[in-house]
Amino acid sequence: MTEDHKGKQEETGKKPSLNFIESMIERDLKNQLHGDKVLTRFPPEPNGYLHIGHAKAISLNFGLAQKYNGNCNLRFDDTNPVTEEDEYVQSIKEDINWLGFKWANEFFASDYFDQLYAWAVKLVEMGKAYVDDQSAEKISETRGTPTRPGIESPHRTRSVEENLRLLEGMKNGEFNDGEKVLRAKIDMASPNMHLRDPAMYRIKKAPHHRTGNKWCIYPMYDFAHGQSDFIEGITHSLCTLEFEVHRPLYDWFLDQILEDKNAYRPRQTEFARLNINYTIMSKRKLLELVEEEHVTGWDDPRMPTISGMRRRGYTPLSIRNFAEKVGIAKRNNIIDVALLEHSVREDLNKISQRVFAVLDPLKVILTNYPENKEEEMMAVNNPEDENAGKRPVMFSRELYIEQEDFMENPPKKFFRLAPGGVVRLKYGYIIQCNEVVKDQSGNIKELHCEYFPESRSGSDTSGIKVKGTIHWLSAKHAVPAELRMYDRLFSDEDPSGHKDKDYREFLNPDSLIINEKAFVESSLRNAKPLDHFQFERKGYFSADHDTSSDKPVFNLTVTLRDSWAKISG
RNA sequence: UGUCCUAUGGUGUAACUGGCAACACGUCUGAUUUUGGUUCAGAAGAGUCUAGGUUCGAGCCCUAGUAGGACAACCA
Repeated sequence: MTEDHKGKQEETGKKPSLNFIESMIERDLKNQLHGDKVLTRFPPEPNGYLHIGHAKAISLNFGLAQKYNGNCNLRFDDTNPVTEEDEYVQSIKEDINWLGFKWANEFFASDYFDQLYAWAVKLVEMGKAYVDDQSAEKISETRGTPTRPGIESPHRTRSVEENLRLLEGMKNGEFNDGEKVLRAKIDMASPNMHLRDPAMYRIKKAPHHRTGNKWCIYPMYDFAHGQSDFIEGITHSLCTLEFEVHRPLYDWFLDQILEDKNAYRPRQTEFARLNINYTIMSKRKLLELVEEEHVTGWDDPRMPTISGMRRRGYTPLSIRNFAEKVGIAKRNNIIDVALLEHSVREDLNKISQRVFAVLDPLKVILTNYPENKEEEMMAVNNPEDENAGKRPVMFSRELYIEQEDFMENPPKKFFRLAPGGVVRLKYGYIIQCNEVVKDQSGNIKELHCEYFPESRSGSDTSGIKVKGTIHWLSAKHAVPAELRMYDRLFSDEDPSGHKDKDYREFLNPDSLIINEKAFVESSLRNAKPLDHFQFERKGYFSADHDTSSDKPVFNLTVTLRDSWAKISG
């Protein structure tokens, strides 16, 4: 190594550590397996909304393409018309776009139906596929078990001519659903169940969201995926671990179809899917939550869907950073939600506008403050961003502070307001609590305090020392708002990990608490849906699409870290 | 009574076979702070599932075991 190189390496710090897929790609690039080409693909089935697990796969596939100067295709795996809908393809495209990725081409497996059918005919001609008349149940029975070989179908030895005729008949709608199925002729005794004459085509007399009524037979995933990769020239076909046992079949179909065994072929590589504690990632279960109305829809802010997280106030960057942080490996994992929350806070801290909001109001009357006086206090919009500027916040005689910022009998380490104590109103004055006014039942109704005129923020000559600073709102100027306070949807770390219990049993009854007694700064009347704010000392909130100037509505994205909560329990 | 995959601090990911293991999250100290936020400084926490083997030398290679996961839709 030259001095030059050494210097460069020292400048850039440590060698970047690669995950096993990056190592493979770099090895392939070095061996010029596909020249300098890197082409990946993200292949969602349009039968549901994308979730955070997909975000990991998206970041991987698109990220790899970016890193290695390649491209990534978006390919909808639409081989099962009964579960797939155009609504889903639209939402998927919107979500990927929102995450900030651009696909090189938009394809559909259904684009390849003609070619796939031609290949099926070819396999029949080669004697590698046959039409089976057995029912799905019968085929299932005769498939054997992982430890016991299957039994060959009586139709396995049909002549090529008959198979060809039958396949043609299937395609032409001469048979009903389930009456016939095209099977690959491989090995009923294979220890790999997927090689025991797997189905290639089944009859489904259902309209397809793109091909309409053109077809009544549809290829199975296994007969479509590898060939689709091949057609597009995909170099690295990445999928999750459960497809590992499908890889021999992926390769088998390619082996039959490829003329030149040494020519280009795509290769499947599997990585571990994302799991996060306190959440579920199964599309089927997420669909159930929507259909059974445990949530308000796919974009309910409690859902781990991209659209739900967007509405909750997550940013694209925070999700991409999260996907980066969880890493790529083959080991099953359960990521702590704390990492996700850290990722949003990290981004939101940098970009979000600070505002005052009082979630649980307690009235404070400044007895020595003139009745009709109002002042504009200048508040910093974002201490992390000098260019964010300042804004005026109205101050007056009657204020709201947080209920929890006052305690009649405070513990030792309580730095906020208490009888006879002082506290700084941020950007305002220091006040002292002189009287606690209660109603008949003994509940605290309001606080009578005095303010120190010479303690005004920025020109404080009072010399008074305070231990705490709290936020506040002028009662006269505060705007009532609806705050949707979200908590985790499930109360169990692994809701679907209990054999004897349904995941629904762990739904958290307090996952949404609507706060309608809160007040916010009047500037928030103008908040636009998806705008991000930090309600100082409370948390990050995002305006919901239900928000209006009459009634601002915000979703809690995530609370601020709260070390006081740890101390106070 | 099968095949395949995996096994590193609480969690997740690293470590180009060769300095009793690094980074992030989390946890705990302390400092700063007109957000009990942020930031900063620091600490605790694993001897790399077990047993053998190869080697001068193994978290990395081999064998066996153990544990976890995947596979028996005409789903993807």
